[in-house]
Amino acid sequence: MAPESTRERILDTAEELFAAHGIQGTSLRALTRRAEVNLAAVHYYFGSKDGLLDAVVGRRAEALNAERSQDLERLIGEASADGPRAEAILEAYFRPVIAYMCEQEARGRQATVARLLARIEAEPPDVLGALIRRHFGELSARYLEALQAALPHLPPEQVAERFRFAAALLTQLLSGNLELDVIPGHPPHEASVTERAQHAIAFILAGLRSPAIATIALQDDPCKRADAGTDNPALDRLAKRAISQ
Amino acid sequence: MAPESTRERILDTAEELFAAHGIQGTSLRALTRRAEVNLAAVHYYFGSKDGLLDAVVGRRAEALNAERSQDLERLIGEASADGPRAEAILEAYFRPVIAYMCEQEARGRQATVARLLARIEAEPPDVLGALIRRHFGELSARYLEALQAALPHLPPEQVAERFRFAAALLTQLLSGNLELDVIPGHPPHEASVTERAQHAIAFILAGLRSPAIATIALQDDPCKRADAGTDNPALDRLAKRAISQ
DNA sequence: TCAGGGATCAAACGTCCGTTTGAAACGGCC
DNA sequence: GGCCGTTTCAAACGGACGTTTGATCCCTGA
Repeated sequence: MAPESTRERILDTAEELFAAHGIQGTSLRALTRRAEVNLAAVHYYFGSKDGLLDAVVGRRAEALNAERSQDLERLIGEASADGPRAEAILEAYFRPVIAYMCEQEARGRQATVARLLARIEAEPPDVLGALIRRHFGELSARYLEALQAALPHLPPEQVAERFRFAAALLTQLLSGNLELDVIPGHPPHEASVTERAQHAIAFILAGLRSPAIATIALQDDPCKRADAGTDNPALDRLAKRAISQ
Repeated sequence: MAPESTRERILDTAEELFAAHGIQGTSLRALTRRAEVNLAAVHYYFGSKDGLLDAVVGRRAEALNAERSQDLERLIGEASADGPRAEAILEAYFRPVIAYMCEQEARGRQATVARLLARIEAEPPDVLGALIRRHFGELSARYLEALQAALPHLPPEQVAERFRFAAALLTQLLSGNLELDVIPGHPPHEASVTERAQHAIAFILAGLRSPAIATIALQDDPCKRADAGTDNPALDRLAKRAISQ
């Protein structure tokens, strides 16, 4: 309704199309046609397609990071000397993204950022790594450190690893891939964004909280053995030991 | 060393390049150049690029499904009348993929299938959904049903949802994205495939086992409210309730 | 020996890509 | 009004894409 600027129309449309068809799957021609903008405008404002991608991610990341940063500060301020609890940290990490999705869903629009983030995960590792690090690295580190403080009985590296699991699952949750009906006879349960997030948070929290895993002597590791064979009973034993509580 | 057939060379190279650069990011020209095969051979053998993708996935899916199917049958046969335990089922679901990655890693090669599966996740939903359903749907249903039997205290839909979480996490684990160094000051812990898989299994199992989540009245759901606003205390309460154990 | 069919090949098809160009339109300020 | 910097525009650039074609090779079976 409000006449958006050309720059914003490009960003909005790029976000939508990148999310829907991937970055490589979105041509600037289709993008500018849909945005009702001249083709050359993309290069005028963003220099290149890569520059556009960075701007699209950056715009959302800035808002998201501001909210997350504020939430984390508040948590730390309100908490006891031990620092905030793990579930509070995790919830603060999820909340801004979920809230945004709620908002978009309430307006009947696709939650595009979310899918976009998942699409980015599929970019070549160099592009992906640089992009994520630049836009989300610093704040992720602060959240991770808060989590490590909240879970002092776990080795920090294991908290870090599990935090990565959590972030990966959040990404998948946002991507919409979890809502695809791929298991015949078991269609995904219809639920609101909040419900789905709830369930994911509960799932992740249980994983975060689970007892530490003892490091296993590497000579048992079938990956390190010279004769990595066909059927591998050692791996079975190994995995069984890993999941014994 | 053994002179591979043209068809196989195409499949191998496609698997490798699709995994490394995505499907859209891989041109048939680059593919056939690397495979030292004529450009037209792709269409001769597979009809189209999509046909090639299907064949690439199908070749691995067939082997993987055979192993998984056999493992599941053996589990069911060995188990008591109650059926196999959840961790055994989960382990059987992971084992063939992990074993393949071990094998590839031992040979110093990239575990390409793995990354490929993750790349596929980034395809447009229609293509993705059809592909996954065709190649992995039936067996996933059998695993899910075994899991539901092993976790009778949980509502089947929640087991299904958590099974989706597990599969999503396995995909991410395989994609290699979890090994990217994106959190400054907290580089990922170097570990073998087996170790990483171990940790993921433990994480997932804790989530699978966690108590059921009570369904919450929808009128509390901020997503359903007419005035989905900016800052949302109801969401906070909701999420907090979800993660209270 | 030679026909025949699967396999391979170079070349071209039309289309779309990201990017660049240079000129036209716009808007505020002297 | 005349100017200048910003923004918009149509058109074209060279190149890469997926796909198709028709000729050529090679090998087997009669």
